[in-house]
Amino acid sequence: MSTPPEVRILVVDDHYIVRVGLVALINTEPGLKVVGEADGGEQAVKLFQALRPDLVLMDLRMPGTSGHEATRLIRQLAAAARVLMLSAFDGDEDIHAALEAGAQGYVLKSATGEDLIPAIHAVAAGRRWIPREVATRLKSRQTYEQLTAREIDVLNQLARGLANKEIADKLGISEYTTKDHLKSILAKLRVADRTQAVTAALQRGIIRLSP
Amino acid sequence: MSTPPEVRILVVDDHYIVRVGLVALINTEPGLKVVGEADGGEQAVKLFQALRPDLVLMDLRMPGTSGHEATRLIRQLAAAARVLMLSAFDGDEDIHAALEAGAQGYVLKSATGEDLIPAIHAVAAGRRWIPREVATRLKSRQTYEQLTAREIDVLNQLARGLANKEIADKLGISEYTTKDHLKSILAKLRVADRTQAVTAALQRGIIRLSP
DNA sequence: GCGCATCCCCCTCGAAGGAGGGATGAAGAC
DNA sequence: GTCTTCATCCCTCCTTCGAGGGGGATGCGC
Repeated sequence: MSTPPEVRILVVDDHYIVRVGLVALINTEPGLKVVGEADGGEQAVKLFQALRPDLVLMDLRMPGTSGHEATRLIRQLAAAARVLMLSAFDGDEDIHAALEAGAQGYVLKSATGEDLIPAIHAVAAGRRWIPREVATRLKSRQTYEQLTAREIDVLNQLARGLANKEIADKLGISEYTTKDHLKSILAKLRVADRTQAVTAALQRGIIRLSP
Repeated sequence: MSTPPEVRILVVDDHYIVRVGLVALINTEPGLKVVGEADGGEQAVKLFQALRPDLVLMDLRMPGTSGHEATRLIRQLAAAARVLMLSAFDGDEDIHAALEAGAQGYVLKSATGEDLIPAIHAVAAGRRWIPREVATRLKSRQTYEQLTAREIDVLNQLARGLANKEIADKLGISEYTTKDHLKSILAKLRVADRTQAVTAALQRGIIRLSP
């Protein structure tokens, strides 16, 4: 009679305290074991190559290489890699980007042990794991159109408070073109003005505030 | 020869995982002990009354009663209460509000055990604990003026993307007065337009995005 | 061919923002 | 008591900017 093999886990989060919590939570669970910890995306990729864990528990928003970039890189190295994304945010765009990058699961940081442990087992076993509330957000996302790369460029400048002319200079286009992009942005996000566009984009996780 | 008495700690954070991390970190340290956990501000006040811990380790941003509200309430109950604020954010306003509410220390969530444990000992012993990078942010804050309550009302409506007339109706004042407040806001935050005002206020932690 | 992203231009009108001018009431200094 | 300060409120004039309505052009992928 053989015991089932342990699930070897790589924990990735930029906050030391969160890593301690995850490790404590996981290592008290029979059948699960943390084999490595990374404090950022670059280190996550390196440790993945060195350790080849059965599952990566990855924070989404980190300074430097983000969680979904790291996930993409890891899945290029090993298409069968299993990634469970962990995030404090439930913005539509965050969730979509995580799954797009190849994560098989998405768990919110407000999760308790009873939420997290089954998610780990499920993803390690090759199944997908999307909590109901997350799935709902993902569906609601489809109700508005996808922004183009250029529109997101403009949006980022908008969030810095630049005027149309300034954005035009920065992006090397004419003010007219900037206004055209802005028109598309307002239409796609279904908002009335630039301020609403910025707050809507921040809430949905399309852009972030630059420090 | 008597051993020094244990420091009894109440841990407050809305994220279960973070609480696990903090408890694991603290309980492995001799002389420190977690005697209670709260997942929000209301529960924190209740548990403080029941447990009378030597120190409260409090998350700043929580849904419902925030960390600084809870701190204020706790210090009304016991002026000698010791609170160490824990925050993921280093916005000037967050730091100032925490100290204003009566916290004796402020530690960032990116802190490691080596950062956190001395902070706990210091605050429990009645000393103040402000990391250098936090103190720097606090000083830079003094370089711009304090907003009035009404200006912050207007700012919150601005962040929702409302026009001056809409803000005026909402707050029950004339559009002219709204524009006056806006002028003060722009001057005090030293920005050129409403969009910059919103992003600046978000970065400094003066306002938050409403979900 | 088509669709789509990107780019450029014109016009119009209302909103935003910058400059003034005041009035009131509460708080604190003297 | 007065005087000052400050937050709050209201108003006018003026200029620029933002936003929405058109019209096109190019290049790319399918």
